[in-house]
Amino acid sequence: MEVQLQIKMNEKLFLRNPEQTELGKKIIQHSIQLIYKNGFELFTFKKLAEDIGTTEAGIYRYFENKHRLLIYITAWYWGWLQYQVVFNTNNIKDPAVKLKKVIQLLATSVIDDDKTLHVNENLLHQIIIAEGSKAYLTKHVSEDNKEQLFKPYKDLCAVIADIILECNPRYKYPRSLASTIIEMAHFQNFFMNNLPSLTDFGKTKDELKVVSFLEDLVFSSIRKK
Amino acid sequence: MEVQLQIKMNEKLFLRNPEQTELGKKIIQHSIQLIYKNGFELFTFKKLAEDIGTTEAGIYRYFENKHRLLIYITAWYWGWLQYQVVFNTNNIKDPAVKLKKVIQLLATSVIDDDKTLHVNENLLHQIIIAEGSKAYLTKHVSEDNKEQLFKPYKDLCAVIADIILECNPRYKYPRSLASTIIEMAHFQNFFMNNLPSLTDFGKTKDELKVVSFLEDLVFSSIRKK
DNA sequence: TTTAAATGATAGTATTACTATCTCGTTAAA
DNA sequence: TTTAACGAGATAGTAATACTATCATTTAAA
Repeated sequence: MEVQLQIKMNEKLFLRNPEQTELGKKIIQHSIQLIYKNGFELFTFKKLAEDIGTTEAGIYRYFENKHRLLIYITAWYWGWLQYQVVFNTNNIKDPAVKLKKVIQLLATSVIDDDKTLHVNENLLHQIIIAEGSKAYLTKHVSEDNKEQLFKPYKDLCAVIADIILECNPRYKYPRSLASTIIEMAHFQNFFMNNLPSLTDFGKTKDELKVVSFLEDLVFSSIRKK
Repeated sequence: MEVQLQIKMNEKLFLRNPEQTELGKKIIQHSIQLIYKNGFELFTFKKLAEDIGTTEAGIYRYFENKHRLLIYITAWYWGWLQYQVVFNTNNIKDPAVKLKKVIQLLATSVIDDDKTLHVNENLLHQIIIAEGSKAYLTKHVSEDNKEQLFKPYKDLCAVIADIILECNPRYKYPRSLASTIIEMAHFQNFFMNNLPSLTDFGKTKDELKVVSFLEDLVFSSIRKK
């Protein structure tokens, strides 16, 4: 049986839905490759168009600008990750085991998911680590937020916060702890590989140590009294 | 008695030392104001030059490009903050009290320091919250890091890690916890004000709650067992 | 088969991110 | 006292970026 996975995206993120056309899917596919390769600052619609073999104007029919495209692919990632979380924690009763699963999903590399042909989740994960925060670290966050552009991130945060509360209903900071887990899963990975002295894993560069650190951090916070 | 504070900066950060000339100081002063006002993306040397009343070419004599200028002002901030930490924790014996002081310095607003006339530390603190990570989230982090451009950040992280070890010499992740404190002090503040549902402080928008969250997080981690 | 939607091709503009050069006024060493 | 070095102002120019607009052509749905 072949299953195809579609993440439903907020309509305000694009001008024309990239999931629905060949060119649209190529835009997503190639922008992931290009941003992964050159970083978001050096990424332009001109380069993307050349890479695909279309024209700049063609890309602008799908996305208003490159920042919207970045929000789109990060939103896609958070949507996909929430699916992974729900799928992988299904039937697990112990909330602590669930939470460990979540940390592992956030902090370790991802295998390319065959259910989504035009998206390479492994590259996407790397992009989120290095470029993810640029999606919201802008002067227009609040307006973007009003348009619900960050809903997938916030939904994921809420799901994790709920698991935290299952572990300890009296814990006072479930949402802040959830966003801390998400951000630190990525930042500690980035630091480990690029600014190693900001972490304790510079020598081995082992993702599993980030997992151990986060588990230690999270469970000592929510378990005490 | 009047004391003037000078932060010694890495020579590779600039082409000409901005601390040593009038124009240089104006560049720092006005770039802080402009980045605060418009955000880093919309900040250009042209606008800066107009704001100061000089020419674009004049700015380029001091800084290679706007990204280097961002690294400069963030590096300046971390240098200044380390001075604040050392100054404010001097004579405190109890490492836990020290650590609380550090969290407070990181997570709460800053009063403009009269010892540095051309730098408004309060605005700078806001800039670090919203733009700070852009200094290192680039494809050329590693090269920049080899030139020691991030030393002040790493030094501060090391100072905090040492205080953590004073609290509990057997704690396994002092550096990662230190960078987590630094980053989360800023991100939780940003989230609280711009994406409130990612935190538990959206209603009150009270910095002191970020402090409480961080204290709870940190001390439950290092104190357990 | 018609017709609308999607794409391709081309052109053009304002702004950004620089580089280069020449002048002029200060200052500080010869 | 001269002179040269330095900081700064003024002007010019270029390649790339971030778009917008228009028109022709192909493709796919009604």
